[in-house]
Amino acid sequence: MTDTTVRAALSRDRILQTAVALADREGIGGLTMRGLAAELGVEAMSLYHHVANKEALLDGLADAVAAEMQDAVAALEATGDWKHDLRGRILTAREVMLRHPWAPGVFESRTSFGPHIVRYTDALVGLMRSGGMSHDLVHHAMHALGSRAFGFTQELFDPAGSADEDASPELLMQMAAEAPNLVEMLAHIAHDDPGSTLGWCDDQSEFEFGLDLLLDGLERRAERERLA
Amino acid sequence: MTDTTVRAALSRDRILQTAVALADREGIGGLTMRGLAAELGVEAMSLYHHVANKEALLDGLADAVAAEMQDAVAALEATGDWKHDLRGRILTAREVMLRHPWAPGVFESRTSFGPHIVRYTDALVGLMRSGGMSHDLVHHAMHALGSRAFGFTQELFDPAGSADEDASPELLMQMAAEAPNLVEMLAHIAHDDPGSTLGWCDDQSEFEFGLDLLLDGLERRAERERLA
DNA sequence: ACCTGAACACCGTTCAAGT
DNA sequence: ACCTGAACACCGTTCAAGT
Repeated sequence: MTDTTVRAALSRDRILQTAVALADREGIGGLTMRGLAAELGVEAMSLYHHVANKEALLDGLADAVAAEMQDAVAALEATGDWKHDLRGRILTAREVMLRHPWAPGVFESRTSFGPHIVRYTDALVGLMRSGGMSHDLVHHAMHALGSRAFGFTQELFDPAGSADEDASPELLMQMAAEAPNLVEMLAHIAHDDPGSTLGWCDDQSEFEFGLDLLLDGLERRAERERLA
Repeated sequence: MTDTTVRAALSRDRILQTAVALADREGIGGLTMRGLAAELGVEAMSLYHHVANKEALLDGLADAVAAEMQDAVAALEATGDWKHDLRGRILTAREVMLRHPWAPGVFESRTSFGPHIVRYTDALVGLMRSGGMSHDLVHHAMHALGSRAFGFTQELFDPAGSADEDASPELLMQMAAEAPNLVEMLAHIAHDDPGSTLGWCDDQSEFEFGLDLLLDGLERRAERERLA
C-alpha cells in the first residue's frame, strides 16, 4: 500500500502493454507465453495469475487495440453528416490498425467482445441511427461493413509474402495460358502504375474504394427507407 | 507399372483428399501431420515425400476447395448479364464454402495461388470485362469484393462460439449502460425475428445484402464509365 | 524411391511446491 | 497472494537408417 512497491510488479495491464509491443516487434508468431514472460523478466507460469490462458490474452490484445482506436477517434469532431463522420472514424481506426499489422488476424479470431470494442461499435451504430436509418438497416450495414468497420480488410493472397518470385516473367507466361484475363489485367495495372512495388496495388486507395462503394449504397438505402 | 499396385499407395492427391475429409470432420485444429498420417495408415514423415511441409499442404487444401468451386460453377449457364452471372457464381462458390467451414480461415492465411484458384478468379475477371468494365474498374472490384468473391465473409466476433452465455440477460444489462445503441439494436432484431437462434442473424441473407450493395455500386460505376 | 523410428526444438498448460 | 520449476501432452520437422 505504499508508493515504494517494486517497479516491475506484474499486472494484467503491464502484460497486455508488453504483449502489444512484442507483437509489433516480432509479429504474432513471436508472441508466445514463454517469450512474453521472458520479456517481462518473469517465468511463463506467472502470467496465468493475471490472464486465464492465451485465448484470454489475445482477447485482451484486441481490446487494447480497440482502446487505441477509441483514443484516436475521440479527437474527431462530429459534423452531423453521418456518412462523412462514419468514413472519418473508420479511416482513423485504420490508421491504428496499420500500426499493428498483427491486429486484423487477432480481431478475426476473437469470439467475444471486450469493453472498448463494444463501445467503439456502439458509437458506429449511434452514428448511423442519428442519420435516420432503421435498426434493421443499421444491422445490415454493420454486417456488410464487417471488418471494414474496424478499418481493415483481410487481403486475400497478399503478395507481400511471396511477391519477389511471383512477379517472375516465367510464372506470368505460365499463367497466361490458363488465366488470360487475369494476366491482361495485371499487365494493365503494372503499366498504369509501375511504381506500386509494395504489393500489386495501393492498399489504402483500394480500401477507400470499397468503403465508399458500401457507404454510397447504404446512403441510397437510407434515402429509400426515408421516402417509404 | 501394373494395375495390381497396392491399393493404399500414398500420393499427393490421396493426401489432400483425406485431409479435406479430416478437416470437415474434426475442424482445422484437428488436422495435424501426425493425425493425417494416422488416418492414412502411415507414419507422419511419409507425408513429406509428397508435400513440402504443412504450409504446402494448406495451399493444396485451398486449391482442392477451389477445384470443387470450379466444378459447381461449371453447371451454371451464362445469361450475358454480367451482374446476374457474377452473383450466381459467387453464391454457388458460397455453397461449396459452407460445406467446408474451415476453408475461409485457410484461404485467408494463404499467400500463394493454386491453379484452380487462379482459374476461378480469371473467370470472374472475364465476366466483368465482358460487361464492358475497364481493367482498372475490374481491379478495384476484385479488391472491393475481397473474400466475397470466393463466397465468404469472415464474420467478426462470431457468436457461434460463445452465444450460449453471451445472450444472458445479466450481460445485456451490464452492456446497456455502456452500449445503449447496440443493445437497442439487438433487442429490436431479436424482437423482429425471435427464431434466429443460430447466431444473432441469418448469415446467408446478410451475405447477400452486402454482396448486392457492392454489385449495385459496381454496376453504377460501370455505367458512369461507359458514358464517359 | 519410398517409408520408418527416434530425436530435436518448440508449443500451451497442469501441478505441487516454494515464499 | 503471487511466483517458480519440473513435468505433461502435444506440435512441425530433421536426420540417419532401413527396404
